[in-house]
Amino acid sequence: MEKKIKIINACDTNCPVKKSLNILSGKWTMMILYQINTRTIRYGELKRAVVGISEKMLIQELNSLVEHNLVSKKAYPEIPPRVEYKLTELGLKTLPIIDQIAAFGLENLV
Amino acid sequence: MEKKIKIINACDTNCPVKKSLNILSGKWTMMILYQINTRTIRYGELKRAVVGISEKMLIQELNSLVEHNLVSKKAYPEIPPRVEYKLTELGLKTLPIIDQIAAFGLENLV
DNA sequence: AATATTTCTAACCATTAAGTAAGTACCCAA
DNA sequence: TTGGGTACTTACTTAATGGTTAGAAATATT
Repeated sequence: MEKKIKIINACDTNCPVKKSLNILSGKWTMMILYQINTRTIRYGELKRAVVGISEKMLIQELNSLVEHNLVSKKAYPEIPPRVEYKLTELGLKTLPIIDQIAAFGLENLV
Repeated sequence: MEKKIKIINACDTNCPVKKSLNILSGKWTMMILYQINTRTIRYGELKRAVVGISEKMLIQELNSLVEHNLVSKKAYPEIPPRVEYKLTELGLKTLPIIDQIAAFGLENLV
């Protein structure tokens, strides 16, 4: 049998929850990750998927996600432009979080 | 074999992720839930556990969590006052989310 | 009579996040 | 030459969040 001791550390700067939230908090962040999910998606598509987000916020969020290495971006030198986004290996690792959040909402919230 | 089709709906007002985040987003919210966890904890204890939070924010968050029925509060009519907080049944259901967030931070973030 | 304890409130200010609206760039098609 | 399509960018405004300080309440202790 496995011995499982739950030690709760104080939430200082090393708190793993705090470190994750530094990257993942924000009104739109997780919804964008949720929408990208396992697919490759163009900017315009994503904009339609995340209902209500402004162009400014979407790009701002995407840039931040790319910076944090959760999302990768590929721009094709075409006219009109085409830019594709998808989750990186690290970004894919956030999906279990988002699945839990979705499940919680689905099961418990009106 | 299980047939698993992943349908991704647009994130409008009915999006379960959005509904969950309405309650759970915020700089301190999840860290407070993380600290309360499965224990019963006094206000002062919690304040020490969530390093860096101000009294105003802590009470504001706790009130909001009580309002949303994630946390229950029991005040003893003593002097000096003693108030205990713990997660409700609904609040306990957020722990899987927070465990995922903690695990993500632990495994992937410096 | 002054001080400590604990939880919580209120007023005020600073900072940050988010929203709005307009504009840019490039080429193609009409 | 006007307009359409796509992916941004910029400047500005407003809303949300967070921080600071002071204080209240009631009793026990010094």
